[in-house]
Amino acid sequence: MKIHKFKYNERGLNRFFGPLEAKIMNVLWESRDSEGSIRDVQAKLEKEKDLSFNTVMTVMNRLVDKGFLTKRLQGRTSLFRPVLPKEQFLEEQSKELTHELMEEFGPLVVSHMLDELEEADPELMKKLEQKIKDLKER
Amino acid sequence: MKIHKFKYNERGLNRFFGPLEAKIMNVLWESRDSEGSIRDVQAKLEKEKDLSFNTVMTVMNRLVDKGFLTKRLQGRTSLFRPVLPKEQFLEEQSKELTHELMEEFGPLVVSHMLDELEEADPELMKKLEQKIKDLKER
DNA sequence: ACCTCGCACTACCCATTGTAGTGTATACCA
DNA sequence: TGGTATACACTACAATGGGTAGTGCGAGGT
Repeated sequence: MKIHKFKYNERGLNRFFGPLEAKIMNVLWESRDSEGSIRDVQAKLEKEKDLSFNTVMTVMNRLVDKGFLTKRLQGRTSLFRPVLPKEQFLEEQSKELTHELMEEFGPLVVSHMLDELEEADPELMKKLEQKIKDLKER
Repeated sequence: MKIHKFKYNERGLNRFFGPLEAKIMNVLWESRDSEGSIRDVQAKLEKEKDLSFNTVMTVMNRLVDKGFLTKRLQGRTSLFRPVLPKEQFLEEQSKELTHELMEEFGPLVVSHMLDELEEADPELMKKLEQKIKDLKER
């Protein structure tokens, strides 16, 4: 399944997921081999906040249903793993979002982006110029 | 109040509003003087679909609560008007969204945007060059 | 005095997300 | 052999956002 909304008012993964979903994704992404059981995840989350095993399980299974995690059995415990590594997930989301934005607003977005760059990142501006030059040559 | 999500899977105003909300905003924005009563809006919507007066009223009042419409009394009927004209609303949303995107993803977004431009729009490329020139002069 | 219109208030449905109880199968241990 | 713990499924419930509408009240005209 796909992400279907981007939240203005949140930060990071919370822009794409519910708060608990986001924490769970993050625990898995940050964990040694990007794989973990419900117990594992619960244990790591417990440092901030007590959560029932079942709560964590329900949300993790929903993440599987939504296509963000896969589940495999090892013995009698299920191991969960993100379908995409974090980098790739964010890469894809930013791409998709940029695409939608360009489709919806085109020039407006380009101009806003340049305004942003101007203030924020003259370095990037240079790269941008370069890229434009490259493009022009073809 | 503020928009708080942008929906990937919708188009136009439906990216920001629920479907009925979007239709209502649109009716008002497209109407002669950007103002209308519940009855007016209901009448225009009725061409597609029958809706109870109360349904339309509820959603319009919610839009007032959310800060997208204002309401004023004329005699005993209320007239509703978008707080911002459509152009400005879209301008602001695209700006805000671009800002959030840049904040969240920075360079990634710029690069995605360039990829988009490359495929899509020589017209935009020109504007972009121009804009860069302008910026460079300051 | 009554009827209609416009509006407020309230309620209900559905989907999403966080939360967790209850039930069931397995497995381990005394 | 039977009790206890583990892992999981199934189900439920609350809160929120959005679509839908019923009921009821007040103000105007007749």
